Amino acid sequence: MTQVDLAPKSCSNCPIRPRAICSRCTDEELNELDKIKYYKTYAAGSSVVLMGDPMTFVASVVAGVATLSRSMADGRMQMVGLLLPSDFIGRPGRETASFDVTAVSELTLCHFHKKPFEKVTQTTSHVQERLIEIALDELDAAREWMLLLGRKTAREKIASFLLICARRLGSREGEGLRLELPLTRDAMSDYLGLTIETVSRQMAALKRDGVLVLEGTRKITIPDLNRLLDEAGDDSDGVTLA
Amino acid sequence: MTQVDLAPKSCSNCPIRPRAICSRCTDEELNELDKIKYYKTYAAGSSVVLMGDPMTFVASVVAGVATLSRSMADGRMQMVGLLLPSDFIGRPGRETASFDVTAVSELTLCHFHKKPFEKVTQTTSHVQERLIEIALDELDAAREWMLLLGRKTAREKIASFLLICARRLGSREGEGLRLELPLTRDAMSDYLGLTIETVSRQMAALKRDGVLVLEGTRKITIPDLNRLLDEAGDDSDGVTLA
DNA sequence: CGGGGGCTTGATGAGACTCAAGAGCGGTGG
DNA sequence: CCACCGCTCTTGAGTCTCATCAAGCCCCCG
Repeated sequence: MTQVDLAPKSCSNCPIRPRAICSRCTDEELNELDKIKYYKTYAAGSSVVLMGDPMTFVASVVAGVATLSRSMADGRMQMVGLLLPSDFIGRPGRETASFDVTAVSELTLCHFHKKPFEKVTQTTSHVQERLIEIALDELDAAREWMLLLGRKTAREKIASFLLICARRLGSREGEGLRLELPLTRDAMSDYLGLTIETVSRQMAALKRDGVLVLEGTRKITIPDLNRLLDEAGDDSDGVTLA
Repeated sequence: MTQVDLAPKSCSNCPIRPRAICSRCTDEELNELDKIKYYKTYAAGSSVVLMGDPMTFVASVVAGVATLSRSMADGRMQMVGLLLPSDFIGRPGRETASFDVTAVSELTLCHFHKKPFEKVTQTTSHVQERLIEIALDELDAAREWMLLLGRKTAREKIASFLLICARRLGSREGEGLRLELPLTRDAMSDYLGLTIETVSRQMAALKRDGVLVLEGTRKITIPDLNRLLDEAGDDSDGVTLA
């Protein structure tokens, strides 16, 4: 539980500027946002909001990992989004949360009070434009995920998940790729619509088949990215590492 | 193949105004949109756009039903959206289509050339606001659907689908509810992440159990909506007919 | 050393898929 | 008018994937 001071003091040294809601803002607009923002840190495992809660803020993930999920009355649950740094939480114009948001690791958020934020979006087209882009990107991602949930096999699901992680978290290692999984096996199963046992078995199978190398349970190396791409079952047209 | 003239001549008598992209527009703004719009009708079964195609337009569904889907190299496919009248197709700021759009019934679209449409959104905050709302609504719907695809049983999937249809297409019939399904069994299976056989069997089971009454294959009556709600497995908090 | 959390492994079974055949129904043409 | 066709849908039998239930392992920490 390393307590690091992740909260930047001002927007000028903010690590997520390039991708965040404020990426296009002028200095002046940033000042506006600066007035209504506040940072807050959540412990790993803690809940940020629960479905049905009144939503008084929107926020950007500054550091750490959070999940967006929905559960059924009998306890079945499905993760519907993975929130990494620069991702946006909340929706202007809605009073209550439609999903649960949970901190998976220690999590730092840059909050904006909702009311004043809505005022800013109405007057600042830079923010509004970026908001549309973010929403549409998430929509594409959600739909891509629907294909995974509806039609892919367990092995393909795991491979697809690893690819997503590789794209956003991986670093080159020789001709392969190295990354640390942001989720436990349990969270992975929630994300992929599987059980933890199936996740474990398929990870073992991919390891056995040489698609990946495990070091502990979280650190993995992918010797051949194209091999993994095949396993994911996607049309491999133009899919590359960012 | 009844060829009806569904295309309104102008926005003033447009059936989808209240929900469409232009719902908040002033008369003046409507005139702007009017200049760049054109209607077009597609035959049932025909393709509107294919994934990867250059997207030169955006559009609203005026009449009929279309589907948004994605398929894998080996033919598996998953529908990721159902487009009913007033729904929006396309995304400003993207060059190529990310999904296939197919007309399921005869379909009339209100098209806007993309370039000029983008110019309008940049200057007309009414359109931009509505676009955000629509995108976020679809995102919510997509995430709801992820729960269905990842965690629900075949029976629950069918019940959930019928509920969605009932909400948007149903009409009261005594104390029950009557509707005509907008999709074939085959399209239903694509939507629900099932096979056509499973859809057929579960429809038969729901009929056998008295949850619904079938008249032919498309016309159904739901005697007791709460019964159907139970079958769908949703938290039934506050779910009502629109 | 004991305990707990996260993970793995094994045995079993259920739910959904696959393959295959046939029923219902509207259209077409002899 | 009826036979035939094509299409959608239904039904049945067998199979397979993944969920469930149940131990047990590994590793860290007290």
